[in-house]
Amino acid sequence: MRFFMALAETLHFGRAAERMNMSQPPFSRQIAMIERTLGVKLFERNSRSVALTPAGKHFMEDCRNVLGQFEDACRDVRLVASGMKGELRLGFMMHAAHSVVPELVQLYAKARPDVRLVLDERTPTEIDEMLVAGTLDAAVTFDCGYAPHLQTVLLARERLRIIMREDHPLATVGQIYPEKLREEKVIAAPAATAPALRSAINSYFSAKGIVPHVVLEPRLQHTIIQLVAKGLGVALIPASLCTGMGTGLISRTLTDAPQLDVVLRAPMTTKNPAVSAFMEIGKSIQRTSL
Amino acid sequence: MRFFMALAETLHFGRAAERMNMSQPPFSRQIAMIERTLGVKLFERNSRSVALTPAGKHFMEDCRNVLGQFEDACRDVRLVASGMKGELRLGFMMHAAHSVVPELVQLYAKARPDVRLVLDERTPTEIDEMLVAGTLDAAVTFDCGYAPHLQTVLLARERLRIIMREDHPLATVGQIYPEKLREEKVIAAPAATAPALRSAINSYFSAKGIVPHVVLEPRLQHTIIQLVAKGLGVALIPASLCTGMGTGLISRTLTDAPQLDVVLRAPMTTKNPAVSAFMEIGKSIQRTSL
DNA sequence: TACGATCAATGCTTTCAGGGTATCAGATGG
DNA sequence: CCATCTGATACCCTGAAAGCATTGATCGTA
Repeated sequence: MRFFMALAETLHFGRAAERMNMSQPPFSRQIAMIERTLGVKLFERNSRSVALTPAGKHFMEDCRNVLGQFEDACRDVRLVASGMKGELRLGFMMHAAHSVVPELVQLYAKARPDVRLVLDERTPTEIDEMLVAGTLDAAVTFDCGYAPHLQTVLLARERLRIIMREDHPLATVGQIYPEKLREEKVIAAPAATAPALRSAINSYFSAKGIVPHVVLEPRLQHTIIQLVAKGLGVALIPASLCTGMGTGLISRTLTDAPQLDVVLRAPMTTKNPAVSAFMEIGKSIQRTSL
Repeated sequence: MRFFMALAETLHFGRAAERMNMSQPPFSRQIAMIERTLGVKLFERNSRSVALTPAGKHFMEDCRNVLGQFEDACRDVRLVASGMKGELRLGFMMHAAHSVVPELVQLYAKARPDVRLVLDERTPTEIDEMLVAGTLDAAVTFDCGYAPHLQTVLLARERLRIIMREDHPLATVGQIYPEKLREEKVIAAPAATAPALRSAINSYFSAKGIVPHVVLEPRLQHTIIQLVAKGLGVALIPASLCTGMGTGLISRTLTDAPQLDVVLRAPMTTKNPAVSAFMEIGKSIQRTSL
C-alpha cells in the first residue's frame, strides 16, 4: 500500500521508487504485482505518462485511511506500553471516596489524560480479592497489614470519631472516653467485610477491657450511618466521613482515638504500565497530607 | 498484523501458526520480531500459557480495525473496477431534464446504488467539450451527427413545437404552417450554443425558402421561454418542454415539424467502468420510448 | 519423585521473494 | 532523425523467512 501511495502521489515510477528507497525496476514489478493480486488496473500508463484509473483514485482514499490507522495503531500500542494511554481499574472503599480518591483521580487524569480510569467502589475484602484476581489494577483501602505480593503507598492516617443522634445522652459531652461506651449499642461493619476497621474498633475497646455491644453488623458504611440516624446505636467511623452526614447526627472526638492507615495498593507484579505513575501520584499526595 | 491477530485470538502458538498455514517455529519468530519492531511486549508467555498484555489487548482492537478496513479497501477497489461502485459525472442539456434524464437517473440509481451520480446541466456545446476533455463521463444531448470518438445511444425523438403568448395573432390557429411565420420575430439559441437545435430550426425555414427573423439569441432555453412570455417573439422548442411553461404561454403543432434525436453519449475510450451499465440503461429506455 | 506430555524457543538448513544492474522499447521534442 | 526520458524485461544474487530437529521449561500423573 505504501508503494501504491508513493506512485499515486508522484505519478512517476522513478521518483516513487526513490521515495521507497529502491530502484525503479523492482518498484515497477511491485506495482504490477499489486494490480495482479487485486485483479484491478490501478494506473493507466504508457512510456510517457502515468495516471490513476477511477478504481485507483478510489483505492488511494482507502489506502490513505488504512495507512493512517496503521500508523496510529503502532503509535498507540507504544503509548499503552509506556503507561501514557490505556485503562486503569481502581477499586476503593466508600470511606476513601470522601477523602483522598477525588484528589487522586483528578491529579492522575491531569497527568495521564489518555488513561481511562474505571472506578469501582467495593468493600475492603472484595478489594483484596479483586487485587489478587487481577480484576483491579490498584485500590485505595485500609492497610490490613501483611501483603507481600502487594506494593503499598500510605496516603493518609485517619482517626475514628464516634457518631450518634444529636438527641443521644452523650451528645452533650465534648470528648468521649471509651469507658463511657461500655453500655452503648455499637453498630460496626463485620470483620469479614472490613477487617482493618473492625479490628481497630475491637482493639480500642479491648484495651480498656471492654467488650462492645455490637448490635448490628451492616456491610456498607452507608447503612451504618442510616442506622445510627434511626437511633439504633452509635458507630465509630473515619473522621473524613463525619462531615455532611445530614441533619440529626453529630460526631465527637474519641480519647486515644484509633488510627487507620489509608493506603494505595497494587499487585507487585502488575502488567499494567499505567499503574506506576498512579503510585507516584499516591506518594505525592502522601507528602502533602501527612 | 494477521499473525498477531491469530495469536491474540487463539492464545496458542501452534494453533495460530496452523491458522496462518505455517509451522510453529517461524511463527514464534514472527511474533518476536513484531514485538522487537514495535519495542513493546504484546504477549506474556511462558512454556505453559500465553496471555495478552494490556498493550496487546489494545493493539488487538486497533488491528481488527486496520485489517477490516484493509479488506474493505480491497473489496471496494474491485467493485469500482467492475462499475458497481464509484462515481459517474453525467452532463445533460436543459431540455433533457424535463424528459428522459429523471427516468434514466432513477433506473441507474436502482441498478447501481453505490455509484454516485454527479449531475451537471450544460449547453450542448459545453457538453461536447467536456466529453472530450474527460470532465464528463456521459451526457444526454442532441445528436449533432459526426462524432467517431463517442459512443451514442438514441434515447428519444422529439418534434419541435412553436410557443407564443396566448394573445398572439397566431394563437387562434390549431396547426401552423411555416409560411405563416415569414413575418414573425423568432427567438432561438445561437448555433454556437446549440448547433443541432439551431440548424434544425434554420433548415425548417430554409426548406420553404424563408429566412427567419431571429431577433434574439439567448444561450439558455430558460431565457428563451421568458422572452416569449414578454411578447418579444415566438420560439421553436422541443415538445417535452411545452408542458408547464406557466400561464400566458401556449404551444402549437408545426406542419412537418422538425425532429431532433436525443442521445446518450460517452467517450469510446472511457476509463470509467460505471459508464457501460449506464449506456445499457439508455438502450432499455430507447426500446420503451420509441 | 521421576517420567511423559505439552508447548514455546533456538539452531541449522534451504529456498524463493524481492532487490540490484543492464538493457530494451516506446514516446516526445528539438 | 537523433537525443532523451520513462516504464518494462531479463538476469543475477542476497537474505528474509520457512521447515525440521531439538532444547528447555512446566505441568500432570503414576
